[in-house]
Amino acid sequence: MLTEKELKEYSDNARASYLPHISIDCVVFGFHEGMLKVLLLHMKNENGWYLPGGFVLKDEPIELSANRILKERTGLDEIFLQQFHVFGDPQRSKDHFEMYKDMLPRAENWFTDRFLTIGYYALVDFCDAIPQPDIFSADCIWRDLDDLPELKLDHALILKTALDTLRLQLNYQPIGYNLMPKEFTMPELQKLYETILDKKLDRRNFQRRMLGFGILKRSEKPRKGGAHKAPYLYSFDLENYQAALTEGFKGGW
Amino acid sequence: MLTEKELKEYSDNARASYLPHISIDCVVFGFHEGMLKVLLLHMKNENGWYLPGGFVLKDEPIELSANRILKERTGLDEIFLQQFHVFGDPQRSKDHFEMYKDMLPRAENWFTDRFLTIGYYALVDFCDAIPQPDIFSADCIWRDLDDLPELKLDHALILKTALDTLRLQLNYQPIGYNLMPKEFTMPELQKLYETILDKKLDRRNFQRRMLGFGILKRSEKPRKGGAHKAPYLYSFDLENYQAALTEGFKGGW
DNA sequence: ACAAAAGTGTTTGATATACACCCATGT
DNA sequence: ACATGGGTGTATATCAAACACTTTTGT
Repeated sequence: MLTEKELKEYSDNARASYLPHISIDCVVFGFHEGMLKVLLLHMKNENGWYLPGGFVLKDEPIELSANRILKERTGLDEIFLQQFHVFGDPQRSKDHFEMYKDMLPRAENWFTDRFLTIGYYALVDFCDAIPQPDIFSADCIWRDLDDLPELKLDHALILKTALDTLRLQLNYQPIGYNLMPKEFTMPELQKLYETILDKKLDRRNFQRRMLGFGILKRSEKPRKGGAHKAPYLYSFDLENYQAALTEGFKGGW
Repeated sequence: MLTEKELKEYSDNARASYLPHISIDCVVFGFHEGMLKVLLLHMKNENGWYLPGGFVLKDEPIELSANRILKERTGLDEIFLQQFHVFGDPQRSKDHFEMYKDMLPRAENWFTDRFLTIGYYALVDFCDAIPQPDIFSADCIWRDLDDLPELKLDHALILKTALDTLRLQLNYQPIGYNLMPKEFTMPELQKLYETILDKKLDRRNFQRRMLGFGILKRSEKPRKGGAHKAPYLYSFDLENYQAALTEGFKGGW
């Protein structure tokens, strides 16, 4: 539980270090055992959950802020982070006004100012990320996307928007590099797509299409040990992957 | 030419009214005589040009801010405005620091603070818009996209990003409602697409595809008076158009 | 031997591209 | 009459969807 004194201290520190009225919220997607997960924080002194977020240092490029926040929460660095929307409704943080209203006068509490938040989403390998709570939180854990708890503020909207954006991106950008382990099988990659899109895809057509993008390299050795026929292992061809990221897939016109 | 006194006054007013460190810049595209135009401002006391921009009132939703700014610059209201990116490099406004450095101390000049800017783009009917300069500007005029003057700050980057976004959107969203007059011919609409994409399209295939989207209504009467065969007039089917805006065109997966 | 996972086709329909022809109108 | 802009149609290639068969491996 946060004391008034601590809150005041955090508030003063934040005011001194960060740009006012601007925050960053990260929707960190992970993938594990066929389930899409998202990283959520649970506050010490209340019930709801939050997306991991943070603020922009007074002289810090926002892309760095987003990366810093992601790193602080997952230990991961150099991850594809996609800015997707700014949420700027003045009413979006009224939960906060309520929550802190008896602790510290509004004027003294930096955190109850109005904030615009810049939404970023990240796709990370579930296994590499080590969730770390921040100073306000009791927990930082992966939650299943289809079993979400109640989210505070407008974080449900932010999450939904991120997911919609991700699904759109899927149509003209490669996805998976940060979500999959170094090597993976085609069915595993397919499972990722199916999970994100929440629909079944045809095994054979998926494979053909995926290979057609030219962003995969097939390893010599198939995965051994498993039951049934041994699947081939693939990894992303980083060069082509990056190119596809910038250029996109299907032209259209 | 802006006097120091005026600047101080504007600065103090702005500080009192707007959120600090946050601005909005609008890339307003218009279409006229087969040319894509963009609305630019020319400052009184310097050479470069700017995108029309503004600030967010302390209690104003950012979508309203963008609309307000657009309205102040063009007189147009209820226009499709698309938020497309936040530009948050701390160095992005160093032009401003230079420009004002001899006029007013940094601490007193609100406009030389660091600003993140939220980029919006709008597509408007060239004929309906009446360019209005703001208090800092001598001129607000349409400039041809392929004959751009030097842009200040990072506004060239913002403009380029807007154009890239627009071209991407073209692949899965209808475009044109705000750029075209109420009624237009198919060749006219095609010209718009060709101009945005900067490439020639096949007349017949364009028509088939466009009609396939089901967002156009054909008027009874063809356009009379012109030379050669009278073309049909079309208008957008607003209902389907809106639906296509939210749902997008070609599914992908 | 067989069930289940995975690799590799083939057939079919839709969609895009390229191209040809016809119609109307002012000079 | 003819050049030009504009409407409509058709053959072809390309791609996506649906579906079948074969191979491997643990039980």
